[in-house]
Amino acid sequence: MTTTVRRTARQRVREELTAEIVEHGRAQLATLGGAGISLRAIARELGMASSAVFRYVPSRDALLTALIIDSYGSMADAAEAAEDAVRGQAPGARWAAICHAVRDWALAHPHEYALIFGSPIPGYAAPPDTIAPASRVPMLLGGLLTGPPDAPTGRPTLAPEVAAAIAPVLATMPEGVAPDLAVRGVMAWTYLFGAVSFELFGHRHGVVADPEVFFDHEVRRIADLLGLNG
Amino acid sequence: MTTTVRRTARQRVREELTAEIVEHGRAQLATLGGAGISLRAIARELGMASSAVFRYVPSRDALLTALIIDSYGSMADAAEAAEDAVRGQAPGARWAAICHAVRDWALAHPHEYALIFGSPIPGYAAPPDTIAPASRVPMLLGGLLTGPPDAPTGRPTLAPEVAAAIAPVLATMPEGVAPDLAVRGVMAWTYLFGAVSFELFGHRHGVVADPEVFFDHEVRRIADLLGLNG
DNA sequence: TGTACATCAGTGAACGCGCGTTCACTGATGTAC
DNA sequence: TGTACATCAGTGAACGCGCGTTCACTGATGTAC
Repeated sequence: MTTTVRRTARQRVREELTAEIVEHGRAQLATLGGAGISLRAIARELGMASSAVFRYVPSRDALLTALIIDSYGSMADAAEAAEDAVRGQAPGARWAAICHAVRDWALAHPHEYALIFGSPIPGYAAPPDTIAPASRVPMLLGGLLTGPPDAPTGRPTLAPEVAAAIAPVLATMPEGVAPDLAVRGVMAWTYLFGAVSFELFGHRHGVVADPEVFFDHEVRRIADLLGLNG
Repeated sequence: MTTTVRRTARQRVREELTAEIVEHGRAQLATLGGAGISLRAIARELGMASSAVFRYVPSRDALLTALIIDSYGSMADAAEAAEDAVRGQAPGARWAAICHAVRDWALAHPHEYALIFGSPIPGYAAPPDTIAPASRVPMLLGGLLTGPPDAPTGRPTLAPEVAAAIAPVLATMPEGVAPDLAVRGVMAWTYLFGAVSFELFGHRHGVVADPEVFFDHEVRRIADLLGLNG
């Protein structure tokens, strides 16, 4: 007992410093972007030798992984909170709330967004730890998929090879979810990601005058089209 | 006359070397990604002093700009060639051809794609020269928009603030194009970009088993939903 | 055609900067008896 | 409670590497008369 407490005393300092290192990494990410994250700079800011950082973080890539997981979590927190606020409302309203939450989060955290949804970092391979946090927003969207098995799109039956193509995501959903529902979920998620990335990465300059108004219109329209309104 | 020929003789060598520098930059982009492009490395490969490169290229950013313009052009060439091959067919078929061409090009040139559609490069601002080449594929898509002014989406009339929001892109289109048509065009382009980026940036691992089959399904379905089939 | 001069290509050294990671070592903290 | 030992934090120097850009200078090519 006593030994455990003493051990955790030391360990607590260790955890605090580790958290401080990640915190400074996050600040660098926010101001300079992913490429600007430097272990030496963090050491400087913490007033320690550059080599000391390696007592807490095994490598730069490990720090990147921590920040990626953090970013996914931060975005998912925002999305879940937004959906909580409109719980009980129609799926279409919840969908719009989630979309706006994701967009708002992305605008407030552009470099974090770019880190998780932008170009892959050369030489960096995301470890499996990132999968769970990355799935939270898609899962949230999946929760909206309670409509009829076939949407009123003029394509009532799904070709078997398409059903086979989406088998992986269908396997992560509750038993009995119609394949077409899964397709529409993936398409909704794809559209949301496309719209936010387009705006954030500058491809809507000279295209759209009021990004927020247009975003609201497009996501609602996509919900209509994909039959996400129940 | 004679003097002009002599001048162009020297200038020709200059143009050849400049092209060679850009060519090596393109090769670095293809293998290492945008961050891996190094003027010093190019100089080494060409067997010249690192300072000599600056006789041909004013700065690293200028080389990046050249490569960005090149990449847009290369993608647009592929898309236009694919549309040429199905000229005369229904808009839906031409849309699918363009989509597959863009995806195929992106898969064959992942770093070029990431350079133009991925995370913005910190500290780099794309000059106006990139606008025209960047517009070619959207323009090509715009050519498909010959459907009825209001699509059968249950939202026949466009809210005035939405119409105002898309005024910029509408201004680039022929006089008399219905605002709703422009909205659907932007949405189609957004979806295409979202689907290709999602696959390329690794967000469809564990989601879709056969990306090509799913891609074909989703783009055709989007065309149906957005009324791109005339 | 020949000569004087201007233009340009290319060099090599230098400036100033940064990075991740390793390793032998010191000194403090925690542990076991 | 005190002592011997083990564990860990942190240091400082070093390795090996890279980059963009400037600048004074040499030598070749082109130009004008």
